[in-house]
Amino acid sequence: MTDWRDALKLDGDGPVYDQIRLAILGQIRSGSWEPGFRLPSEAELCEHFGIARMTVSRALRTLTEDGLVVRKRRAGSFVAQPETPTALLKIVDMASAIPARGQQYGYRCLDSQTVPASDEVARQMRLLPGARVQHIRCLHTADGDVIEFEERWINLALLPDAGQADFSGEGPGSWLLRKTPWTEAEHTVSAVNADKALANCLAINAGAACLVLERRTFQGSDVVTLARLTHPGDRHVMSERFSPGGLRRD
Amino acid sequence: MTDWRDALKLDGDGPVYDQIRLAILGQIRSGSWEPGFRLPSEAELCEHFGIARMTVSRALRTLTEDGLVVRKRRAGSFVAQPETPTALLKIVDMASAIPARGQQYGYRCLDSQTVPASDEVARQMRLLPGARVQHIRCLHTADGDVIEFEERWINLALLPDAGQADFSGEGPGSWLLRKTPWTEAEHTVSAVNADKALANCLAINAGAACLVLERRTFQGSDVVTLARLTHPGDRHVMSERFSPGGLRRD
DNA sequence: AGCGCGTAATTGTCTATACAATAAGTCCCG
DNA sequence: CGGGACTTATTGTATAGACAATTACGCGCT
Repeated sequence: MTDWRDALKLDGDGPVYDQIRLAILGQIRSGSWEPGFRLPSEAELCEHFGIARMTVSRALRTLTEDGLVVRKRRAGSFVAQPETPTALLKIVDMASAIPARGQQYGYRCLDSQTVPASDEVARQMRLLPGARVQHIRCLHTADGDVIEFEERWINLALLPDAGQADFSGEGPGSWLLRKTPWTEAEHTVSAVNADKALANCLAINAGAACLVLERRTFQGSDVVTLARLTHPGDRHVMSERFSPGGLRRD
Repeated sequence: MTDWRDALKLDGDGPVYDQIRLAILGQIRSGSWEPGFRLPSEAELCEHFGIARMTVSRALRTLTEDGLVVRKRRAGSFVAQPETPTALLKIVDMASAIPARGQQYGYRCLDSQTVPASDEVARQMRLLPGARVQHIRCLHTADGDVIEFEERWINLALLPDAGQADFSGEGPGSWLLRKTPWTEAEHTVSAVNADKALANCLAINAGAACLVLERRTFQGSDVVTLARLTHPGDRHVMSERFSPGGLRRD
């Protein structure tokens, strides 16, 4: 019951509310406090750190605004269930996006192999060429139409489990979402003409325009995974909605 | 000196700090308080509303976190200069994005006409078909290469000035940024094969894959402008970087 | 066992006050 | 006129205390 007391320490640098925020953030980022974990109450934190409740409250409120913590009166504060964050990203997680649009989701794994990283992949994943990565290729369908061809590389140094994982029934996207936390991601979107192999996979004509979304997911400065998601240009779009300065409410 | 006192009112609904936030937000959104305007100090607001400073402080801190206000000790609080918000959007404003990459920016207006909205445009802009819109087509270049073909429609009911504006030297993007505030925007990205006319504009082969970004900009529920930005797929990509839950710091 | 109800734990908001940090303005002196 | 030292307006952080709102939980009754 008091194990968190050993882990939570202030580093004596910067405002107190921020030190507390960082201390808690550390527990969440490291995975020690998993989604659903109940944080110590404000009163307990006040007593532990010897500070006023408003200060603790501010730290927790900030974490809540960042979506890392959910709070409920009388019940307590809990580590939030991770959510797919931005509109663009939501489209990426096909397994949940397609049912949300009322279509029938389908998935098929083409192959999954442990291979040495090519120069190109090594560069993008910030690995040495030849480092071992898990390479997966699979298809996502909506109402029977192929809507995404996914090519995925997973850093085995960070996630050795991926070598043994079975991707025949579950896409690497959801598998990773379950397995590992991430701190940052990067999207790059571009357009290419389909070559013959790709055209075959997506059931389109060779040369047709395709929308390519590449996504790198980071843990700190390490790349956990690289995904290249290719969509038939005429059959798929991605959108996002936002406000100036990232306003949340109205 | 006391004109703001007449404008700032609480609506008696919800937490006080939020009512204050909304009252100030209203002034900024409506344009009464322009970028650079100096807000009343915390002390003045306390006195005006008859509340504690912590409460005012919280309202202002929230606005600061949303990027609408900048605060400086001893100097005061000011309405922030608007900034292009997301990474994706930054790429859109070619006039500022290209110099930032160290390339030579070029712009050429092809034509600018007042026309009745086509059914398709009317639908996207939430107008009645035939409503008058300003239609502009222009090109953006980097180091001499055409990097974007811009097709733009401006709602003349909201911005009658656009009919007289001179777009031969300034792109509609920067003109709009100067002229009008916006409350929300929406991006849709897709891929198409270039037809002959487009291929000609962009100096690429017919059939080459192009990346198309469509952007609708809103004032409340009205569409101010619709932009269709087409880029050669092999010559341009867009990227963004983000964190889970939109975390700001580390 | 199930149901209703009061209790209390926990978060949410607000106040009043205090001191620290920053930096714009002012004044004095050379 | 310039530059350095002092003053002070303004924000930033923190405290201690108070009350409100929500609701999980346990207890007692049937």
